[in-house]
Amino acid sequence: MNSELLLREHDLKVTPQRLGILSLMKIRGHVDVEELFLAMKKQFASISLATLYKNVNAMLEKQLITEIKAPNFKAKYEIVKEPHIHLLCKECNEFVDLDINLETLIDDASKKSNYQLEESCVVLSGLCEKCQTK
Amino acid sequence: MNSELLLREHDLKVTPQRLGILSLMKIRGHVDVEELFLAMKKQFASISLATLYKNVNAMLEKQLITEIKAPNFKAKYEIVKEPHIHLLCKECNEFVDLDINLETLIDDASKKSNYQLEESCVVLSGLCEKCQTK
DNA sequence: TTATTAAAGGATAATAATTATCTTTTAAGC
DNA sequence: GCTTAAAAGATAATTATTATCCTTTAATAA
Repeated sequence: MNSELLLREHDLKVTPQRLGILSLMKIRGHVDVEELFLAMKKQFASISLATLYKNVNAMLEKQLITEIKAPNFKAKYEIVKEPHIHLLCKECNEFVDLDINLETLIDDASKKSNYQLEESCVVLSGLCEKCQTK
Repeated sequence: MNSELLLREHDLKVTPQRLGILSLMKIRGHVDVEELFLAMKKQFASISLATLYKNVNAMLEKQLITEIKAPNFKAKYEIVKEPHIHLLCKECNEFVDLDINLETLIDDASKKSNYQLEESCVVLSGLCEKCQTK
């Protein structure tokens, strides 16, 4: 989906900086604030870290993006999609998404616990295919 | 399991501070460093925050405890057990464990992705039974 | 278009969380 | 009881994040 529309639908003003952030997230998938800062500086020489934090927080509040936190890693952000699994390779430090449907798991958990569950943060970590053979 | 043995088995020196930390984790389940600090000060008036951070890190390295990170929360720690689900209530901010076996999920994820998976951090959040009716 | 205005951006200070450093104390093995 | 390496405690340093304040800009309506 077009980033401009995405912003408008979430009641966020369209700015070049925000379009840049979304574009990076679309290309890279999972990004942290520092990565974002370094990449954004190439397009917006004078961008401030504060702007990135403010925008990330605004997009989180409007549920346009989600935060993924995992042991030993800085918070990562990605554009919202269906509940899914994040795979993390401890060797190359890459995050990727795995599209296994988590509905069943969430439903089971909900029934067993009587919780009304809304969000998931599922990170499985280990070694990716490449790093296993090193 | 007895905390003294637990420490020895993980090649960690037995100290009163460490026994205190484990005791608190056993009683409370999920704790963060600040909680730990406040609670420990009652037993060890002069305990230093640095001691807590150092011990938590040492126990993490030796895999005696694990770290649970979730959006909007400070890192929580608990004694290692089988892979399981953490439920988080956004209203009362309580973490609890749910014993649903995650083996199948992890195996599926492993097969689909060819990752060699070792660790899981699974947090589902929403409203607990009590907080739904408020 | 242009004028208006609330919101966003940028610079930087302040705060919070965590790690590093150094000295003193203590657990573990002889 | 000694000895010694590791742990504790105090505190400085670092890192991550938020707050503040002033300037600039996107959205809207004349």
